[in-house]
Amino acid sequence: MDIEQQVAQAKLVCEKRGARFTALREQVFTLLAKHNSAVGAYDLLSELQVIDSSAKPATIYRALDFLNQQGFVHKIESINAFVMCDHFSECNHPVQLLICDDCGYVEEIQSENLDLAIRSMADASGFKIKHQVVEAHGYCAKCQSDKN
Amino acid sequence: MDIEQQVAQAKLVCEKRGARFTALREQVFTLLAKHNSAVGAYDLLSELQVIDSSAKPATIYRALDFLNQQGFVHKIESINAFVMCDHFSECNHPVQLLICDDCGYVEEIQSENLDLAIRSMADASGFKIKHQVVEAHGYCAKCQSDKN
DNA sequence: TAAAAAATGATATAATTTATCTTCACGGTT
DNA sequence: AACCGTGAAGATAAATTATATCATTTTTTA
Ligand SMILES: [Zn+2]
Ligand SMILES: [Zn+2]
Ligand SMILES: [Zn+2]
Ligand SMILES: [Zn+2]
Repeated sequence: MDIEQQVAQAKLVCEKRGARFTALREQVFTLLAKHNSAVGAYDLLSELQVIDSSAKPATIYRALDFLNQQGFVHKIESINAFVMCDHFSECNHPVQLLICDDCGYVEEIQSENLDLAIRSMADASGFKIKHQVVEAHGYCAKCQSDKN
Repeated sequence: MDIEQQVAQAKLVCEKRGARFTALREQVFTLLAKHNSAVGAYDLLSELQVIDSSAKPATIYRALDFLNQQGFVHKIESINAFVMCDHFSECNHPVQLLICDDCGYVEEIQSENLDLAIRSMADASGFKIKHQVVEAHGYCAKCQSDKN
């Protein structure tokens, strides 16, 4: 899916939900979509300031907060960075990421077994899960072969 | 296991490894052991300053870094806090946590299935995992029953 | 159109973490 | 015991990440 399609899809989803996909939010969405890896809020801010020189930290954090709430982007807690969601039309899915510590590439996976394994452990303790953070760090296939 | 036993165990492990369980590190270890929940670095710093008024942020972060490297404590990435490991003698285990967003209680679980599920997904992508972050947020059994 | 709600702008500040350089303490060696 | 190298801790500063607050503008609703 190219960026224009992603934008169109996001607009559609927002319309359905009565959420406002404003120009600013679209700009941040697009900037993030141009990366295929994790990006820090301040890196994104620098990019945004090229378009909108008045942008401040709060500007980017507010936009990211909205995009995150809508499920369009995910925050990667272990590296304080953000990444586009692979499949944001399927709302509220558990977020499971493979993060390359060498090149920064992020792969979003979907393992029902993984989700079930967590939930079954939680059930056993009477714990009710609201949100999961699953972030595996290591090296992607490309970076491993590069080392040869 | 009470705190003194934990300290004794940590000393033993360090001795085996040739790592230095210094007075400062023991103090921070003990402070953390007194909590059964997640604690922020600055909260811990405040507690340390009662004993050692010259303690600074770097003091606590260095101690935590050491304790983390030794596997005695875990950093909770999603809330910037630290927690004692349940079973630090079994070194290098994958860290899997249930975190109560109400009372801050942290339960460390050990699910082989969970670990396998992540690894099998990684294998399928040729991704080599070095470190996992698994943090499930929600409400513990106690906090759920308190709401009745 | 008027009022209410939501988003953005502007400014400041808080919270978290790391860097750097110096000094000190410990272990092994001569 | 004196010397030396390494790692730990002290001191200071700064970088990075994130939020609070209040004014202004835009959008929605009535
Ligand atoms: Zn996703
Ligand atoms: Zn890579
Ligand atoms: Zn553990
Ligand atoms: Zn609780």
